Order: sequence, then structure tokens, then C-alpha cells
Amino acid sequence: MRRCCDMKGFLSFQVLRLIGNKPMSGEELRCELEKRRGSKPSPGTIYPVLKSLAENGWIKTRDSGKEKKYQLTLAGRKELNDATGRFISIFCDMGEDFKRAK
Amino acid sequence: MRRCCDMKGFLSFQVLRLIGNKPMSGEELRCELEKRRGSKPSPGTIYPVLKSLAENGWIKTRDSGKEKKYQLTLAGRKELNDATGRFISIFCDMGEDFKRAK
DNA sequence: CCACCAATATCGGTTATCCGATAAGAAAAC
DNA sequence: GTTTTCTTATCGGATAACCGATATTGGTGG
Repeated sequence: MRRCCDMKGFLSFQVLRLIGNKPMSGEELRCELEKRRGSKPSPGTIYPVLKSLAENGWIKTRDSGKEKKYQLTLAGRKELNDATGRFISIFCDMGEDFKRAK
Repeated sequence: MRRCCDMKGFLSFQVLRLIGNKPMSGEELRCELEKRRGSKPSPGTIYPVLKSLAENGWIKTRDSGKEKKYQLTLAGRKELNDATGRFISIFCDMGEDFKRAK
């Protein structure tokens, strides 16, 4: 199975994290991402990412009324853990910065 | 002035961080990066990054014998701080993961 | 039913990141 | 002075992240 984000770009990883926290719709994701990045990813950005994550078997959709909620699969949960590990390993020396930012 | 890594790819940012910690040669950088990423960036990767950082005025070279040491400029120090801020803002919810990783 | 509207999806194209292969430079070994 | 070796540098190309514009879908209100 291919690896999620070889850490080349953050979006897939971030989406995985957000969804892992709580199932969300595409629009909710866009809003959450805007808070963090400053700019809201366009629909043409977020939906291909979701599609790709789904094709990898890491997320699935649950229709809840009008919106469509995306949530992690079991494999997605595992992939998120792995990816977080890789991320920490790459940025291991940023712990202090995060602490300082409280 | 253009911004270092809009957070699209980590290499420039990482290099800036490493050099900010201690002036390093290209080869030292490659070794340090290998420790964190698992794979060593090729010369064809690292030197263009260094060139680009230099062109932006964020690093300068200091010849010290046989190797060439790269170090931050004042503007580079500022850019590193800014970039770190952006990074933290994007990944604000990863503080716990870093703590857990001790 | 029909017109709207928000959410989802697709497409083409731009840009940047990264790599492999290869060259150039400079010190050291001989 | 020539060869070796290590570091630095360049070039072309592949990949993928991202965006703007545009369609499509499915409830909702009239």
C-alpha cells in the first residue's frame, strides 16, 4: 500500500488528523483548515484529497442528511498513527517551539 | 520579499532550522537530514535548496578551509522565526503528540 | 413540480519539490 | 604534476500539491 504523504505537502496529513479527531464534511474541513493556514483551500483542492484518501482505503463516507461526513477507516487510523510518527521523527527538534507556543 | 516555504514541502524550512542551530556544510546537512527522514537527500536536492535560500538572502557562505559552511543572515533569522510561527499555527494541535514523544 | 442553493466533484494547468546523473572545483595523496 | 577523493554545483525530468473554473448532485422552499 502506498504511503500517505511522504511528507511532501501537508494537506492529506492534516485532513487525516482532523477527520481522526471527529468525522467532518468537506466544508467543515475547509473552515478548520482556514483557521490554521490563514487561507481556505479551494473545493478543487480539498475534494481530490478526500478522493485520494478514500481510494487508499483510509477514509469512508457516511451520508448524514444533506452533508456527507468523512471518517477514518481502521486502516486510516493506523496510517494516521504511522504518519504522525514519521512527522515527529522529522521534526523532533521542534518540541520546544511547541511548548513555548503553549 | 518572497516567503520561504509556504509550507509546501519541508526541506527549505528544515535546512533553515538546522543552519540556525549551527552553521553547517552541505554534507553535514545531508547527514543530519538522513537521521530525521530516514533517507539522505541527494546532492541534486540539497544544493539547489541552499542556492535558493542564498538568493533570498537568508543564508550566506563562509569558507572555512576545505568545506563551505552555510549560516543564517539576519534576514534569515527573522524568516526562520516567522516560518516557525506559521508552522506552529498550522500544526497547533500536534503539541500533545510531541509531548508524548518526549 | 421547479427553481434555487449549498455541498460535492471533476478538469486542466501551474508551480514547486525532489531526484538521478553528471560536471566542476579544490584540497590531499602519491 | 598527476591522480584521487570529497564537496559543491548544475541540468533535465518526474511527481504531486494546489488552485480556479466549471459541472453535478441532492435537499429545500416556493
